[in-house]
Amino acid sequence: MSVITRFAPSPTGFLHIGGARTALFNWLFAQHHGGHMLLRIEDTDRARFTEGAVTAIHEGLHWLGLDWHGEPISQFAGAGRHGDVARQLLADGKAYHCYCSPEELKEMRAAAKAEGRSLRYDGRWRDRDPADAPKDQAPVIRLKAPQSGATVIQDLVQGEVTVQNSEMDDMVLLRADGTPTYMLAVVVDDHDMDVSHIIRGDDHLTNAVRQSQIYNLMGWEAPQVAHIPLIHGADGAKLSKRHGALGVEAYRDMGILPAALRNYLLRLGWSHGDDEIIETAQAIEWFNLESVGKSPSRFDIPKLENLNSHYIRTMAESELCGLLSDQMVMSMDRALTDVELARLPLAIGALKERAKTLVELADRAAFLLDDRPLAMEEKAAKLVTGEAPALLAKTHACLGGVADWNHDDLAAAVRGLAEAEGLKLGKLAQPLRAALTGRNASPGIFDVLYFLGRQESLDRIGDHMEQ
RNA sequence: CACCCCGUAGUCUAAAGGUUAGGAUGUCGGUCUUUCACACCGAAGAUGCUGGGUUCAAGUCCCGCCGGGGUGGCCA
Repeated sequence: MSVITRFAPSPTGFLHIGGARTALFNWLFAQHHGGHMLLRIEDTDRARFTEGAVTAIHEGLHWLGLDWHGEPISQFAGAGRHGDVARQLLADGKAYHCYCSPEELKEMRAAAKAEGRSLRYDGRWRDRDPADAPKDQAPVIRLKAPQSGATVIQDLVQGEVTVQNSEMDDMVLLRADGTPTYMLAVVVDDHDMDVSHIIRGDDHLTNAVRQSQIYNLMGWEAPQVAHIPLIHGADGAKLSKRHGALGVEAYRDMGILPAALRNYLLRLGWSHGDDEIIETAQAIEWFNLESVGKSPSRFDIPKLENLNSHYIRTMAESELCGLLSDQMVMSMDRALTDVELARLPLAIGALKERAKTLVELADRAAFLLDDRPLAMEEKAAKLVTGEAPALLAKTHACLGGVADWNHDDLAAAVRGLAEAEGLKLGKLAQPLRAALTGRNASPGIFDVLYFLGRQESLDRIGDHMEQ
């Protein structure tokens, strides 16, 4: 039997980072077993549904590089089928009509709470004569759940989980308005979609036990389940808006690479010995549910950035150049000229060692843009005062005589000048760096000269030298 | 309140019941160097939540306590 997993997010407006990890695990597991992952949108809550929210999930998954098999499935579209299953259960005597009004249930819970009893539905319509049904109250259909014994599920991550049936009440399957509840819809859909493995957040663990009751009563074979721990924020609390980045697009905007996020999310709660850098192909080969940890983990941006810098350094330079120019266009809010664009491939090797994110990379590359006179950072401005203008004038003259504008000849010229002036190279290099880049930190100074080319370099030096 | 799950350095984690609890990240220091970064070297950082028990031996198995999380809807 082939492995079929599914990712089933609610359309909340973005692909939540926790959902992204759930999707990743589902995808890796399916890939590992040569199966496939399906996508189902849990859109039965029509009041909150928007088409844009579905698009956001698609885009998030595409960006992360996680593809699904076939057309996305709308859970809402299956409402008719869900209703049929509920009615079948009813006909088989495995479910019953409950005529409690919402007010009555509310009172029941209030009374139970006051007396310190369980808040569960007390099953008052379970065995009552339907002839007692009030005329003015449309009924819901509740599952006639077992009342004694225990329900046990074998979870691939959590192990054996046992809940006494006395701890669970008769859940609503079909609402008074005829629409199915989530509990029913999930079970029917997973069954109809031939899902073999359900991998989801462990906030569904107790739901899984209740859902298994539906499988049992329908006589269906239940899929294997694996409930993975949730991701928490740096403070240990559940990830929420106040933790900042929530959706994967927020990480994209921070300049995080999909490969880095995949690697980070994978290692959060899953491990393979001491391995840290695990590329996707390797992850597919290694991934298993047994190695998923059971404790919740905290999201740590510095470690993500460390992984990101690794992927920036190791990815193909041509591809990185494309990402860099896109990022620069976004950061600078203008298109790049052909001259500027031509500098990117020259500088990318030196630049990529110095950035943890694409945003930082673009910032470090800003000096490659022709925006004279250069905006000077405070520390750089100080470097071009005092003796510097005179020194820069000599440098200008010296460099003007370099016939072949390449790294080695430029290095020889600048080193020669420093020696002639009786200066350490740094004394000359720092003002030069400031004049050329507007910063006090940059790639090697001979590289910078080379990237900018003769004319631009000399012009920038000219802006700061003694006339 | 009830039930379920979890608890190893700041963070992510490793270790069929068996050396000095390993690695990564972060932090600090150093080497290299024209700056920054990379790379490399080194350091600090864990009385394993806590208290019992089983065992020749417990991070690992059992029980209690504490702490965190989840669930307890005609939300998903």
